Amino acid sequence: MGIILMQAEPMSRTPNSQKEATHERIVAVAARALRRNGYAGVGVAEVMKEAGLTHGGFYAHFDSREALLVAALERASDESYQIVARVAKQRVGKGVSAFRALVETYLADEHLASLEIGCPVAALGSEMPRQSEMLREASAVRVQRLIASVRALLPGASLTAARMVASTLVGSLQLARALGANAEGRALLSTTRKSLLQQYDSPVEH
Amino acid sequence: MGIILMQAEPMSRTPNSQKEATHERIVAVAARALRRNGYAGVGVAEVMKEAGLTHGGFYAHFDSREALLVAALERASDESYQIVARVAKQRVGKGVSAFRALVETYLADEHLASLEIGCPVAALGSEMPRQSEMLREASAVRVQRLIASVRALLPGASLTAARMVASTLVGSLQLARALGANAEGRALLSTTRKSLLQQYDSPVEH
DNA sequence: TGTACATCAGTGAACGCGCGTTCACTGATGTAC
DNA sequence: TGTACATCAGTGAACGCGCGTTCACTGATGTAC
Repeated sequence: MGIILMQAEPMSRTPNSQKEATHERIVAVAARALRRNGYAGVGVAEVMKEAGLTHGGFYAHFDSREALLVAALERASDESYQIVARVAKQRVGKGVSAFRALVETYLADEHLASLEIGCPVAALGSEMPRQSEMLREASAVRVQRLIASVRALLPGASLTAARMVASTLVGSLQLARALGANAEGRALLSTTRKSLLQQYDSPVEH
Repeated sequence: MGIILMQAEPMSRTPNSQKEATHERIVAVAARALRRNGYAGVGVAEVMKEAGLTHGGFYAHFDSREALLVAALERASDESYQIVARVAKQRVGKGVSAFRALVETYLADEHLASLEIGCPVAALGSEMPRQSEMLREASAVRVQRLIASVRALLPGASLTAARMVASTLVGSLQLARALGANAEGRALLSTTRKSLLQQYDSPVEH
């Protein structure tokens, strides 16, 4: 009876922790690679190598490359929120509005040149409709969360305004990146930050 | 002397027209495939097949797949402008503002499900920074043209407003597509259209 | 405490496949005489 | 008008390469006795 129970739920605590640590490492590497290289640019062999492993072991951790991409998308999303939340908390502590902190973090100049740190919706937006159903569903969830997060930080918290702001954040970051990490790209980011704050950051401008 | 001149510029008028017609066909097919499938989804063999040819002949028309992608991006851009311009002209003739015609055409529900007709900047935005330098330069030009086109149709014609509107158009179309060709996607498009017109279409709301 | 054994995370060679590119060839077209 | 020839757009087989996936194996770890 005790033996049967152990078979029914084998190794659920400590023995898995080594493997789970490796799993986490693979997902973390893939989450960065996904934003840097896009869906098509995430290769099983390259991810495993960057995680310090050989590619053969991959299928002990994931059913397929697809499954890795889903996990990587979720991880990238979580990382991005944590960064925004951390910076926002710091700045709100200094008297800055939460909305201003969001806008200035999301559209920071640092995101112009490096794709792998920022929001995955901005890094992958145009590719999302072309993925498998599994990935499209995961992508839709990420878009909904982005809109909800914006709404939570927005004075008034209107859904319409949150949709507009989320669209503008994603679009402007992409256009700025497409213009390049130069004066043109920075100018677009800068004017977008100002305009968004003028329009929506009520305590300061209104 | 006459012979030398003919060698220096051979077959520049009629004899090329058959080949040029084929060339046009390949570019047109690629322009649709590029928006439908993304940069990575444009295959030489598939494009040639869709153009009614075999893949071997491709290199008589282009130096490389890269060169095709550049031509396809330009073509896609031109097609998109022609569609917007045509619809806008029709609607302006019926008393609608040019800006409203732009917004309602760019964010039409038809663009939700089918990627291959609309604006290439919206269809490819997040992939642009990852391409070769040749393609990045071509992409930057397309983004600049998009902003300039918006500006030309915008009451007041401010550069800042044009940047904001272009970002919002691109971002909202992408988010709507990522949400799916369903009620959610349509709702996002619909509220974006209304908000943009309220904010920027001066004769009606202001 | 020590030995034998089972488990299993990770290794590395191999596979099938699709892709971009090359190249010798074909066959239609147009020109020279 | 007719024949011989040159041109060249397009064909189709072949290439090398990278990728996702599979699988027999290794070697470290932990448990049973």
